[in-house]
Amino acid sequence: MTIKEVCEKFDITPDTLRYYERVGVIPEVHRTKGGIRDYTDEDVAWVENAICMRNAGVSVEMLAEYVRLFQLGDSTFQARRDILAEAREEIQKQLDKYQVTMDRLNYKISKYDVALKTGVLSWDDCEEE
Amino acid sequence: MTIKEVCEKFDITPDTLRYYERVGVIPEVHRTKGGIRDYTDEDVAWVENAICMRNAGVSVEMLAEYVRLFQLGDSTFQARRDILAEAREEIQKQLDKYQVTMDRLNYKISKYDVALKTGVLSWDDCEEE
DNA sequence: CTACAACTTGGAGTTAACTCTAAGTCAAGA
DNA sequence: TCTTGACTTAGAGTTAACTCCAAGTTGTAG
Repeated sequence: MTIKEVCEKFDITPDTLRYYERVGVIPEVHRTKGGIRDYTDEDVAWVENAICMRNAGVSVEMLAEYVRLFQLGDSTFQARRDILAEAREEIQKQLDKYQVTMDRLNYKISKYDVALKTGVLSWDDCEEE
Repeated sequence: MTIKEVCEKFDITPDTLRYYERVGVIPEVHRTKGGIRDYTDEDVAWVENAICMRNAGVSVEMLAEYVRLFQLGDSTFQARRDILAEAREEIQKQLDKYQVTMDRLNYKISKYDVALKTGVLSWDDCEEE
């Protein structure tokens, strides 16, 4: 699979893919004799994983550390599990914050919906307006 | 309320608070005669709102636009509602992504838990390892 | 009144994560 | 073989959101 095909599959740029490889967010990708990247299914799976993790804000640094440990072999199971657990905690915290913000936004939007009918915007509790 | 007190209340730095004011993420804060910031309850409510929105990744630019419209008065109800709705959509998308990543992480971690007992790490489906 | 810590400003510096540029290499069609 | 477009690298540039700095001002404790 060429870099272009992988880019189209995941809607990212070649620059980002090469960057991910360079900083170790994914392992080194298989190449043709000429030195052109030729992604195997495994390479693509690593890309998919990286994008999924990045979508949830997992840092490039953490992903690279995971890949580094992965390449060290089976003796790093515990360390890898620890990283994943750390990522999960961060994501859960983020999820909670997002939920709080969603609640606040829903409340505010409902107030604006009333305001657009009555012409008056009013908050029940401690809001800024 | 002094800038220090507000910082302690929300666990942020004075630099961040001044930055928020400078770029319009919050309206101009009340001052003492000497020019020192003296946050009113309303100022503090704006800060709280800004932090909540930033926690969910709402951009500084979007928050500043909301404040700008707010200061233009009641004729901007619709525009303000639109911004909030846009923010809500972005947050919902992000929430969905986070959930997908959480599911993947939970799956991987459970595999590592098995591996730590059996010494063998195996994926049922299309994973990278 | 005098220290002196905490505040002020404008502007420069930092960080993470890309994103772009230049100069060169590879490969498929005429 | 030649052309042309996609690929390669190293390294520089960009962006958002802070974060720090220098130089000066305010206000409180002694």
